[in-house]
Amino acid sequence: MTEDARDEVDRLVAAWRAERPDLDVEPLQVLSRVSRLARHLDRARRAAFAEHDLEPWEFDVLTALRRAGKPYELSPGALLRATLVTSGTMTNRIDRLAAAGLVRRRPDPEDRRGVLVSLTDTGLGRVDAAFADLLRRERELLSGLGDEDRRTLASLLRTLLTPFDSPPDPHRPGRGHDHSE
Amino acid sequence: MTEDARDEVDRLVAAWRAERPDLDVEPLQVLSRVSRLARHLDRARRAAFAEHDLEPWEFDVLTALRRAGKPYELSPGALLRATLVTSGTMTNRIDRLAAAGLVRRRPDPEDRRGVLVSLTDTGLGRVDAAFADLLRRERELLSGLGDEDRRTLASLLRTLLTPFDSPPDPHRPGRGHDHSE
DNA sequence: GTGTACTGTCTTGACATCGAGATATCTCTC
DNA sequence: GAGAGATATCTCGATGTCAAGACAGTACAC
Repeated sequence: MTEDARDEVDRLVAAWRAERPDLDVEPLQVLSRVSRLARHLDRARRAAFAEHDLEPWEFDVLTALRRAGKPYELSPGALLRATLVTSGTMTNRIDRLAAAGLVRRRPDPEDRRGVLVSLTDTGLGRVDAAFADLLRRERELLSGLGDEDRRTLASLLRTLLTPFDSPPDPHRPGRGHDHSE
Repeated sequence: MTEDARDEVDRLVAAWRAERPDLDVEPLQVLSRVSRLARHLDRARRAAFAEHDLEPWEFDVLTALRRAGKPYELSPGALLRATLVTSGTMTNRIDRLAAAGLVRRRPDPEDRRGVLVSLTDTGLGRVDAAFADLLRRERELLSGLGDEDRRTLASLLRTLLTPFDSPPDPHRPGRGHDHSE
């Protein structure tokens, strides 16, 4: 057989080539794998967090606060930008996290429209434990790659990600050449 | 070398290093990028399909049928394995696709428990148009990489994906949690 | 100050998904 | 050919998310 079919995407690409030999389906080799891998990752994360009684969405929020450092406090706006969800979703998340005693809400003393969300001691302990566990498991998932390959992979992924994260104007995602400074 | 912060993940990793210098957060360089990229990809796909009046979930199902070739017919079970969703979700999806006239359901003549789902002519035309469009856009997203890099990236991603796709547990994708209890 | 535009957060309704269980059928063993 | 267990699909309730819009407060011009 010509096809190795080492993973589902190899099979998928082979099927497309048989059905539509007129199309260049190479992009799927990368992007379908990204999607499927993300899906599997979600599952793995869910399993990791279950031991700490956390849902992935809870972890996402707690983690953003944890990374902020010292007072572990951010506005809902900052949180939604960090987690790529909408404002309605973030309100809902904060409500439930507060009800669970993992975060606390207080009015922003400097902007009366605003709110500040901070980790409780419980939340801090929980997120630190879950994060350490997550890293352990992620390291496991990556164990098939050597250090060199892992760095290469990270770098290539960054190239794809940069146009999404930095320029608010995705005009020509061609050769990255937009200089801000 | 300090952090360049070329994308959000670089910033995220830098923040973790400042907060938890005791932890090795290297895995995030790869896996956080995979998650975030998948998220952005979903958005891009949604935009591409909107022109063809298709939702991403509709495309996923139609595409699986299209790849099957010739009679463009598969069982719900085969479809849910191809799309990584649960059986309840697949039933719902088929219902709505049938209502939209994009697929057709008929009893499996060889297994009275079973059902066979096939593309209608409308469905076939729609998925072919949308797929060509998707490939165009995906190629655009990948234009920052040369052929060599793209192949390298695909290969590295496959290495990560293989253990998920081939292990001796090719069962339902919906294993929420395992572990004996 | 008053008006206008903008910003930050919350509310609401629709919806796709999951998980667990129900039902019907098939397969295999005795 | 009867029973046990596996398999295929569907049903149902709960949930997390989004999109759009409501509302309060801020910033700046005049």
